[in-house]
Amino acid sequence: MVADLTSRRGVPDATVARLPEYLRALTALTERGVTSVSSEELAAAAGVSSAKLRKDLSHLGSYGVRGVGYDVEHLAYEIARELGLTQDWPVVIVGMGNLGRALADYSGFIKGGFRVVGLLDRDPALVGQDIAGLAVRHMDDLAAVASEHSVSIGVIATPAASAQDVCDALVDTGIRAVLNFAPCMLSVPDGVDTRRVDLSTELQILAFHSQRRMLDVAAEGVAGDEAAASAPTPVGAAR
Amino acid sequence: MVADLTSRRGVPDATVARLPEYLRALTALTERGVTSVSSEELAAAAGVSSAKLRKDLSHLGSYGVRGVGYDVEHLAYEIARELGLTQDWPVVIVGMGNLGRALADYSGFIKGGFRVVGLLDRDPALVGQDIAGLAVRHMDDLAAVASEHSVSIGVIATPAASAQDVCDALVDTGIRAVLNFAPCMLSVPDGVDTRRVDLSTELQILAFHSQRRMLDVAAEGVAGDEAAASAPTPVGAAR
DNA sequence: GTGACTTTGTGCATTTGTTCACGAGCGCGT
DNA sequence: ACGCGCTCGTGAACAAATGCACAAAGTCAC
Ligand SMILES: NC(=O)c1ccc[n+]([C@@H]2O[C@H](COP(=O)([O-])OP(=O)(O)OC[C@H]3O[C@@H](n4cnc5c(N)ncnc54)[C@H](O)[C@@H]3O)[C@@H](O)[C@H]2O)c1
Ligand SMILES: NC(=O)c1ccc[n+]([C@@H]2O[C@H](COP(=O)([O-])OP(=O)(O)OC[C@H]3O[C@@H](n4cnc5c(N)ncnc54)[C@H](O)[C@@H]3O)[C@@H](O)[C@H]2O)c1
Repeated sequence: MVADLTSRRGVPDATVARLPEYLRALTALTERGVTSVSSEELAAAAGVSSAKLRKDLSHLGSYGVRGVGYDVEHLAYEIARELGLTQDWPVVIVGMGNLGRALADYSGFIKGGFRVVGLLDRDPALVGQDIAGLAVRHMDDLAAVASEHSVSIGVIATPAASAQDVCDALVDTGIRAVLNFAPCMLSVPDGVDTRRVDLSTELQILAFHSQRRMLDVAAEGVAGDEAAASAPTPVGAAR
Repeated sequence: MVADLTSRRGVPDATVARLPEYLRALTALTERGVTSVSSEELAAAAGVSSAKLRKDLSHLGSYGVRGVGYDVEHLAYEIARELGLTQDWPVVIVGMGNLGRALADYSGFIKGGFRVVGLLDRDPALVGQDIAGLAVRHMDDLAAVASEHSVSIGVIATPAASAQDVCDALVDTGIRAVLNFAPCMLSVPDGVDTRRVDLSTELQILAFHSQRRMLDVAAEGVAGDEAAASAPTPVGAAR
């Protein structure tokens, strides 16, 4: 009934999180000259099951051809459009330390509409330095930089102690999407979206699984009997 | 009946992914001298709902006191133990480019048992250089470094083109947990766990939400004429 | 000791995500 | 033209995660 209007916003979060991977796989196929791909092949390339892939793609529309598969270029375009990569997303990076510098150099930005238009730091010694072809500006210039390029995404690469302040400043300039590399929570007003990337968190999750594997093996060695089959047959390894 | 034995292993993935954040929040509280905390407070500090927090913690055991809350130090210890942080996790980083250097310098490693014991690259110009107090070794020495320190986690910070080769080499030395910063899928044998961290993916997810917000606002502005709505008449863009 | 008050831990309903299985649509060979 | 084999799209079953609400279990004041 009302669902018709909301058809576009009805893309599940879990699906959105996988779209970038599909897009990357499609790009790789394009570079290898492949023009058509089946859900089975693409799913393998992206590390998911084919059923999941098809369900995901079905949320965007019907871009496949039954009996044939998907046109690589066309599907890539549709996913890019869904993700908003057909438009321009000017980005600023705040904090030009070790990490900020690496991020500024990262060429992966270019792929898909992201354009670094500002590098900021509060350290006077860094201001004016040239990094990846861009002059570092002082934090005080944030508002100027932001309005000059109508920046839409902010990246925080400062220590955790400064992250909330920096975030507040970004939000004040009208930025509504923040990617945070500092190991801390950010509180933001409604309508602002933040994501965090944290090395330490990832390592801890890996450690948990490693430990569990070790305990399982130990238990299995003692128990012995329960090892018989049970046949859960997990396919993918990464998780 | 079987559930008793597996009760410890039965920690849901979604819960595991949040434990590091709880631990971080608890550490912050300890530093501020707080010794006791309620689920409400801790949940706020970690950015989740208190019900979710309690359910998560209940999977580890009953470490709270009704009417009072949780003992900060004790809970932190229990979470750390569950994550395996009470033991040592020697780590190697492969690829000492911009990113690898930043990672090697990152002090967040130290927190919780992670110890960088090896920095590796295949570029002879880098081998022997001192980074963060460690001498860069050549890739050929990987097996030696790994067995010398019984390395359990490998971090890949090389370009995507080399990532699979590096991963294979890591797995060959017996490493069963890999953190991959290169923008590509890794295929690994069963029993090996991989996670990927990708800036570009995160930006794309942010872009999606930003775009949706913009479309929603636009749609809301036009709204009021819900009458004509039915399915086959999309407003702006094709579908 | 008792009762009022606080906060945990958890059963249950709801929502969200995944897997399965199969019908529908397409290209191709004959 | 027409069936045949292939692969998409999808509804229905299943599983996981979340949110809700409250009884159980503790503290504290007196
Ligand atoms: N280095 C890594 O590999 C890594 C990995 C994961 C997370 N992190 C996190 O990323 C952040 C940056 O790490 P880093 O190694 O680059 O640190 P760093 O100390 O080398 O650099 C921090 C930079 O931020 C600037 N800065 C500090 N406060 C500021 C403010 N209020 N406004 C503007 N600029 C400010 C400083 O001048 C400095 O240049 C830290 O929070 C760290 O925990 C780093
Ligand atoms: N720089 C970033 O901010 C950033 C962010 C996200 C992802 N990434 C990804 O991380 C990776 C590293 O980025 P970077 O900017 O540090 O690149 P870089 O080119 O500066 O460094 C790569 C290093 O890896 C080494 N290397 C290459 N092949 C190797 C092999 N087979 N064995 C051992 N060492 C090898 C090279 O000698 C070089 O020192 C890339 O895949 C990049 O896409 C980088």
